[in-house]
Amino acid sequence: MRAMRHPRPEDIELARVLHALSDPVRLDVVRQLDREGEATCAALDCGRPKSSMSHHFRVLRDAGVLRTRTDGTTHMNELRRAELDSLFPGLLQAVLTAPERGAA
Amino acid sequence: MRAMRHPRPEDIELARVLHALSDPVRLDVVRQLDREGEATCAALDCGRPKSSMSHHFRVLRDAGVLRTRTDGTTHMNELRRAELDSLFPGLLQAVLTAPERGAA
DNA sequence: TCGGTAGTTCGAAATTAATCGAACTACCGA
DNA sequence: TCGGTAGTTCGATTAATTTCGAACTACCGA
Repeated sequence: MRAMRHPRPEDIELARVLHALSDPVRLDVVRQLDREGEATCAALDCGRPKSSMSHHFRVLRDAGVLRTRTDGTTHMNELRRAELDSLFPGLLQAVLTAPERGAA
Repeated sequence: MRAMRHPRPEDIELARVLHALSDPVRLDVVRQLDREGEATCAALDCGRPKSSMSHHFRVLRDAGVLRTRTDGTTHMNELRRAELDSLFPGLLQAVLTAPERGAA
């Protein structure tokens, strides 16, 4: 497992973050991380194969949405809440609070 | 000019909205609309040809981010602020407040 | 040291999206 | 009715994304 890129706060771009959050699978991952604090990749599979999930984690990681920490043989993921809140106040909150689709 | 689809509030999806906002050109359009209230398509061209802008407006419209009103020969665009605020509280605010990229 | 487990990377196919010129449609005003 | 203006639609091209199996790497424990 190679070095994981985690962008520095000053390199986190709004458009990139929004793009990372614009996928249902990834949105689901982010919601779960919000509820559970942190989780391994395996715990968050959405019925998809590992390689697909790995891709989605990478998109989220590259965008700066989450941080992945290697812990032995597992990878622990957690939201970069503090950084995101500081860079884009209210954004994460709004996304996490929002329903998936407009209420009827 | 054919009928323009404007999704009903209950059909507006978070992921779709986020995707619509995840493009720099469209983000710029949204910011301008925020500042200026409403504007024609031509007034918001970002140096792109009309057909490109028309595409971006459609993405924003289809996602439910803005409403396009035909006014004679021009099209007036405005954010669907009330609906968005009601469906996804704080989201638009956060996106509009945020810097394009994290402050250094 | 030999599995086994966790997750990444590679490769390839299929889908979706962005871009832009050119042709088109609608409407206003002279 | 004849431009002209505003913007959409079409078509084609290119680029980016998603998806997933298969192979790979790293590390732990027996």
